[in-house]
Amino acid sequence: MIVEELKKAIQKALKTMGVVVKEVELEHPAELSHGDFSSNIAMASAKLAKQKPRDIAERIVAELQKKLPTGVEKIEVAGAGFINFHLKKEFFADAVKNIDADFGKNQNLKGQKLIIEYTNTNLFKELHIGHMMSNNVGESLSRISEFRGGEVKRDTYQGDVGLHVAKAIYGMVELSAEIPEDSHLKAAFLGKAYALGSTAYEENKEAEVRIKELNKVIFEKSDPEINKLYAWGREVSLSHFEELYKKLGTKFDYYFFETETAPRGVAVVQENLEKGIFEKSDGAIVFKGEPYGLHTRVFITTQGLPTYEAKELGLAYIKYENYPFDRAVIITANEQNDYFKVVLKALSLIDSPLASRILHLSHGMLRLPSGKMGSRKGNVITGEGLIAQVESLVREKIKDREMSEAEKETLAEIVAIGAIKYSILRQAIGGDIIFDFDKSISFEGDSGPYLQYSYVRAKSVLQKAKNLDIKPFVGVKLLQNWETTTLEKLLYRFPEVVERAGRELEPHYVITFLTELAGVFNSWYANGKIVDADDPASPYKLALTEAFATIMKNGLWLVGIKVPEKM
RNA sequence: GCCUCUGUAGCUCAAUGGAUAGAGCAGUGCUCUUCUAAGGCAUUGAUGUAGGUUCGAUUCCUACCAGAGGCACCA
Repeated sequence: MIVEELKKAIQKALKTMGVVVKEVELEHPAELSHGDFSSNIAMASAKLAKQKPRDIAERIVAELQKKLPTGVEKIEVAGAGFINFHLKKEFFADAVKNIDADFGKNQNLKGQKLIIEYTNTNLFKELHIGHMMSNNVGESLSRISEFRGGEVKRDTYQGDVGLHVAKAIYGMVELSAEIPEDSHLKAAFLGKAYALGSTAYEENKEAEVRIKELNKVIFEKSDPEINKLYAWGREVSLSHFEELYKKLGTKFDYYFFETETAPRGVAVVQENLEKGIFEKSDGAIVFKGEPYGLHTRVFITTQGLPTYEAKELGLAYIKYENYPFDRAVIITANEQNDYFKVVLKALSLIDSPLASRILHLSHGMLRLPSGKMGSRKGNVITGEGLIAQVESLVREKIKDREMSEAEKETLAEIVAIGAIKYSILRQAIGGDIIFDFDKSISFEGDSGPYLQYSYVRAKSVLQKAKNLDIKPFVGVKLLQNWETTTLEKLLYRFPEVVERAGRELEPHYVITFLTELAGVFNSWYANGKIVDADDPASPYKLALTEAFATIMKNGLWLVGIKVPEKM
């Protein structure tokens, strides 16, 4: 790697000046005109060397000039003492040659077993846009981890018992005359039943009592009629979610449910009650977090029921027994941050090795310009509704295109999902997303469709070349009058971006890079012809176009966005 | 009250402690006999406040101000 060579060369040059440094940093300057790589070593070692940064830089450069490292065109000193390396066009051409379908992959997670948990929904309730955030982040991190050579399993942990279920079943009983046969209407019916139960619970004392009873009945499976309704609703929920997962491009390897984790959680807590990790307090079993700077949380209620905390402990064990992971990542909204700190602290006292393998990662909350989303306020954006709404916008846009209806349907879905995922994954995952439909779902400028469109254009160029029988080719002769383009200066960096996104668990690095790359490509595209039988550089331009398309496809895959062939 | 997170352009977001703080949207003005105008080109505009650390701070530390989230039997 050229980076390592340059670092060594700098260290060697410093050594001739009597300065020994352990680490030399090399980065891409923000400004492309400042070169392809830059080192701040002169500033960093100024104190040690007792010289002015610029003087050190000059001397290092003089030393390096004696024999320019391979691939380097020129070296300059700039600013406060930056050493800037400009690379030769042959370096970029070589890099382009290596861009194939596997470009961006590495083996840094080879042998690592990872399990990533996301989209944790509650059965009998809607999958809303908060779950979509979790899904997009989790799916992207899964794919990035796969690109880094890890063995990745996806899991989702779903709430299949609890008050929300009782509310839905209360509603189902009330609306039992309306239970639909048509499978398309079932999910909507369930939503209606939940809304009814939820409202009744708050507004009607009798309903509240009844729902609490139902909750117990459901838990104990004591009423055959209720069991039937439960089984029906559970099935409807699961298959409805499955449809959405499919649309979103997720296929889970494991589905965990609270009905499984609850008994296990109780067992774990009971065992560790004797060891003094948990203690009784006001009839409940709690974990005292205060000695660790955390707060106390209830794990088993006064009624002897496990809370989410206890269930989470059970889940950790069940998960590990299903798949002995090196690293488990749990993705939730950041409102659960403190809660997870307590649970993981408790687990670390029970089973330190297991706890150390689990990482809680949180994404921000979705907020509407009008405030927080909530089912009580009736402003919940469901995943299904959002996708449908965006799809219809796309359909409107493409209605006059020369395509079959089936093609339009496929395209509408690809573009709609692309637009939504882009709007969620474009920013660092920790921050809240202010979601304004008209502004957030964009087809222009920095957007999913912008990236898809630039890919389609590239493919279109390649198709035209194919028709004219001009083939992409990288050859020294083609480069004689060639001036390195900005496009080339970015293409080869893709693997670094993937690695960084994986290491820092930040998919938005991929999006940011792709957006910059697409901008550069589009600008280059508009600047002159790529396919031109009279242009000797045309085969090289085609090679760049092909490389761009490959990277765009791979990069978009990493963030879960599909590429259309036409649009 | 305590704990955590976040304050960057009119709006939505970028910026591994580095160079002149980048984009997009919105506004304004150009640009389709060409390979898809969901595009390209040009242009206006910003680091909450006050200190500190550092050769260098949007980034690290302290205080304050503002917003969000959490703080015992919901998840």
